Amino acid sequence: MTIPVSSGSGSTEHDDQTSSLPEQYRVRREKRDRLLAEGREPYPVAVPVTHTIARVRAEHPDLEPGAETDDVVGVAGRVVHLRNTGKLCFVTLADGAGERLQVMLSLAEVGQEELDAFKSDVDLGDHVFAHGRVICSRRGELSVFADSWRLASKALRPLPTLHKESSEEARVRQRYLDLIARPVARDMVRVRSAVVRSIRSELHERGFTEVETPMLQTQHGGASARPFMTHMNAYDIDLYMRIAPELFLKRAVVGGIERVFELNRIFRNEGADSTHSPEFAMLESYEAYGDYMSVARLTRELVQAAAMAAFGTTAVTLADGTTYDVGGEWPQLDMYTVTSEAMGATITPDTPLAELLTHADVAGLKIDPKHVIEGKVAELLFEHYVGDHLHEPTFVLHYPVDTSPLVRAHRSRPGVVEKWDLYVRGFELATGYSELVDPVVQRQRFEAQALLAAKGDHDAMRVDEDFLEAMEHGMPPMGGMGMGLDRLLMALTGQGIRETILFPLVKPR
RNA sequence: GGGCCUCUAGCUCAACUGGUAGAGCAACGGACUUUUAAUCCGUGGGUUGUGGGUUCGAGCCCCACGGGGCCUACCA
Repeated sequence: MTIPVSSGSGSTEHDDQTSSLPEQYRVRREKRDRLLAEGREPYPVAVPVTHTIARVRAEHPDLEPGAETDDVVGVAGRVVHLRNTGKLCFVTLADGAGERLQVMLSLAEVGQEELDAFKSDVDLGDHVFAHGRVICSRRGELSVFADSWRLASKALRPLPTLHKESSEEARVRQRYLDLIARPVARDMVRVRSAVVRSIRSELHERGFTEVETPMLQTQHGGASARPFMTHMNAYDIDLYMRIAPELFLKRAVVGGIERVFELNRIFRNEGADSTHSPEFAMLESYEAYGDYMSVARLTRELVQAAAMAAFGTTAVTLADGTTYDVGGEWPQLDMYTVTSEAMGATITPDTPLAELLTHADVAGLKIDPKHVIEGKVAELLFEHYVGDHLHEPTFVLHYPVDTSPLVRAHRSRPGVVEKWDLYVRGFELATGYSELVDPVVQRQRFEAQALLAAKGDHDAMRVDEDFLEAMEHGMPPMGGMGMGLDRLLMALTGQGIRETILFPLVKPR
C-alpha cells in the first residue's frame, strides 16, 4: 500500500487522499497536524537525554520492589507497550539495542494537563522522552517516574503486533520492523559485526594488509561465475561487476604486498535461494611463501576466532537449538579417495571420461553437456556422494586440474591440484590453493577456459593479458584462500543467507 | 529453468460442499493511581494480490499476470 506524502514539512493541511487512508494512519496524521497547530513539536530537533536505557539498568541492577531513588535521568526510546490505568500510565520504552525500560506517568507527578496530553498524543511506535527519578514499581519493574515528558518523534504508521513474528517476506522487505520486533534479528547484526571485526584483527595480527581492488572491471575473472554487466558512459565501454577480487590481489602480491586480503562485496548474476544471494561478502587472502596447507591452518584459526569473538565459544548454538563445534583440528580427506569409498568403485584422475559418465549415470546425475570433461564429472560425483553430507568442518583435498585454472599442480601427485574446499554443515564455506605462479602454464589454463567460453560456458574465464603480464614479472609462490562471509555467518548461526544480510535484495513489488 | 503451495483488516491468521467475510493484537469512545501482551463496557475498520471467465450467486471453481515460500537443477 502506498501512503501519499503531504507536501511541505510544516503542513497542517490534509491532502485530499488523507480521508481515504486506513483509520490508524489517518488518526496519527491528524495528531501530528493538531500538535503543530497547538505549537507542540512532533519532531523536536533534540531532547535532553542524560542516560541510555542500558545505563539506567546498569546503574540500578537490583532495586527492591517499591524502592525509590533520588537519581534523576532523562531517557528516550520507542514506545513498545502502553498501559493506562486512568491516573497512572505505564509506558515501555525500547532503545535500538532492544533494551527496555518502563516509564510511569502519574497524575500527582506530571499534573492533569500533561497526563491528558500524553494520553491523547502518544501512540505505540512513537519515540518519547521522559524525565524523572529512577524507581522500582510495586511489581518490581525498574522505572522512570516521570515529572515531565516530550514527544521525540511521532510515528505515522502503527507498529506491527510485537507478539507474533512478521511473515518471512515482511521481515526482509521491512528489516527495520524486524529489528524492532525480533531480538534474533538484532543479534545477527551484532554477531556479523563481531565476526567481521575478528577476521580483520586476526589478519592484521598476522601481518596482512587490507586493500580494496576494483569492483568495476573491464574483464571479469578469478572465479567461475556469470557476472553482472554495466556500462561506463565516459569511456563508452561495457564493464563487469567483479565476481572475485583474486586477480587483482595477486597483482598486489607481485607488487610486494606479500600478505594481503580484501573483505568486501562481490556480485554473481546467478540464482537466489536460501544459500545464494546475488551480492555477497567475500574474504580473500594471499600470503607469499605460503601454500594450501598454511592457508588451511589460517582459515581454521579465523573461523575459530570468529566464533570466540561472537559467542565466546567454538561450540556455537544454532537456530534449531543444536550445538555445532568448530573447535579443534579439522579432518582432511582426499577427494578421489573419499569419493571412491562412498561410491564403492575406484576413480582416479586417470579414470576415462566414459567410465566417469557411467558412474554419473548410476548415480542418476544429469550432466550438463558443457560440463562433460573428466574433472568436472569427478567433482560432481564427489558432491553427490560426499560433499553434501559433510556435516563436521572438513577439508577436502586435491581436485582435478581442469576445473581449477588458477591452482598449481600437486607437487608430487599427477592429475590433481593443491587445492582444498572446506565443507561445513553440508555446504562449501571456503576454498584454498597453492596458487599457480608460472605465467606460461597460466596462459595455457586461460586458453583452455576461453575454449570452454567459446563453446557457450558463461562461467568460463577469458585470457586476461594484463594479469599474465603482471605474472610474467615474477609472482612469488603463495597460498591463497577465499571464504564467503555470509556463509560463515550461516555456519555459525544456522540461519539462512537472507537472515545474515541486513538488507538482502528482494524483488520490487 | 521445472514442480507444488500461498497472497483475506495496520500486523498475525480463520472462513465447511460455491450461499450476508470473522478472531487476537492494534485503533476509536468510556471507566480505572502499580500495570507487565493490564482489565472491564461499547464502537468502527475489507475493491479477499491484479485482470478476465464460469455461475442466480465466487475469498473459495477456471485462465492469465504479479509477489512470496518450499522442493528440484546450477553457481559460493
